[in-house]
Amino acid sequence: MSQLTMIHTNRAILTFIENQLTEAEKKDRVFLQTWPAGGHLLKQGQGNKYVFVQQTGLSKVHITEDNGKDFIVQFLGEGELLGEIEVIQKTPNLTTVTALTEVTAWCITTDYFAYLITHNPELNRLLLLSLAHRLNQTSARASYQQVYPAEYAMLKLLSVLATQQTSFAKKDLADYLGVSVRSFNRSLKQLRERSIIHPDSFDLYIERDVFERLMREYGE
Amino acid sequence: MSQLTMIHTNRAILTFIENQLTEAEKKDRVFLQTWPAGGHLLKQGQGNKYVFVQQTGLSKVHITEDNGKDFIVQFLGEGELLGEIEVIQKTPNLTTVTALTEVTAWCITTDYFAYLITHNPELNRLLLLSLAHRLNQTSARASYQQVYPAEYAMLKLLSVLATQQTSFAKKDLADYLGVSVRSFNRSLKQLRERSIIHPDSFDLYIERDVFERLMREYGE
DNA sequence: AGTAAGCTGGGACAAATGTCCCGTTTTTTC
DNA sequence: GAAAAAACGGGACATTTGTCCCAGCTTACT
Repeated sequence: MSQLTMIHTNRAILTFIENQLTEAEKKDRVFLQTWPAGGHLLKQGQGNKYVFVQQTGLSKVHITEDNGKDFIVQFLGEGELLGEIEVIQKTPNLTTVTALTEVTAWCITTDYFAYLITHNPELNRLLLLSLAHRLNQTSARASYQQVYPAEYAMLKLLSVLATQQTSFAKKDLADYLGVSVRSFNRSLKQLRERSIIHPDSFDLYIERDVFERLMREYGE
Repeated sequence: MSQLTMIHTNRAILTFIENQLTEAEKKDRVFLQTWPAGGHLLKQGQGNKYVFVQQTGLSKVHITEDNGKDFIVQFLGEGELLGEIEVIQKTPNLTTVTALTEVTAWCITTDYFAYLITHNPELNRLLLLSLAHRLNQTSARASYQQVYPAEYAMLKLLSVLATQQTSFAKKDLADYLGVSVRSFNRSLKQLRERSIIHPDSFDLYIERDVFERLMREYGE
């Protein structure tokens, strides 16, 4: 299986936007914009005028269901593309994208983006790759979050978090796992009691080899 | 939100394969093959030599986790494409595809498919649409299956099933919802007791208006 | 500094879901 | 058409997860 990534990044697309387009091509069709933490790049149910390529910062892609609960589809980091699905399908946004830190992103008008993907083979290829990758990630995650108890998914998450410098709000991590914050805390406590994670370390952390062993236990 | 589809179909791609390619183009690169119910079109972890376009029959795309449990990513019907993600990404299969009824599918060598998507704008467009659509569906489903209790997801499933003539094995429906067969049965029983579904009808069935009302109740 | 707002951690209980199991029914196979 | 295999339905119980709630702690604002 391909590596699980919690924060999706895409250097190739960022490089393309920054280096493959001339100033003349960008004109007023491609420009930078900044959102403060908490700002919305896209809103569920609305149409959007731009496709974005995140340059810096961290954001979350989430769906708010009718009962008010949130599900986090993924976290986006450097270079990731957003809003392109709606352009391809010509549908309103399925998701909301909210900045978690200050976010700077390239904005590309939907018209120009639509033009680019049909006329620029390189971007077309990068887009196909990005979609394929995200489809795999989404399926793989949906699968193990359904199939394993929450604690297992949490361990996976923690092992990924350990490689991250960023700190997340508990609520966001819980939403990502599709459990309540209470359950999230409960699992954390149990992991602490079983000395699997370090209560004293700066933040949640799990040793690589401990993680591997536990995964094997679940799999047996 | 776009309409939930339980069985993915794609007439456009099937039409493309059947009508847009000449016999000379097909040669030994595009041909029909048939699998009996239970046969595997793709196997998780393996590489594949062909991309398939299902012509007739019903199949399931599923992931078997290390603990032996299955998660069904989607059901495929007429025209749906499979195996293309692996070709785009050049990775082994993430999923297994198993025929539920007898399945007939066009087989396209991976080389030729890779050629087509870079040289045929029409197929390229259909592919982008298909990927975008499935990404939306997968995200939307992962979201509500995590966010709502199983019974809600089940109602959604039943309302879709009602439009289907095909009959599914309980195990497959349970795997699709990510619950045990026992839980599935329990929920069914409760729905029957609450007279929401008809115990006597040929199969599971739910009235459209009853469904709408229940959805509203969950959302409140 | 001082109050309000919002995280955080966890107790107590309720509800949902899983596991194990067994008897019945349906389907397959020879 | 009988035997074997698979699917079905549900009881009893264990485990997991959610809901409600409250008290302590941090952060933001004035």
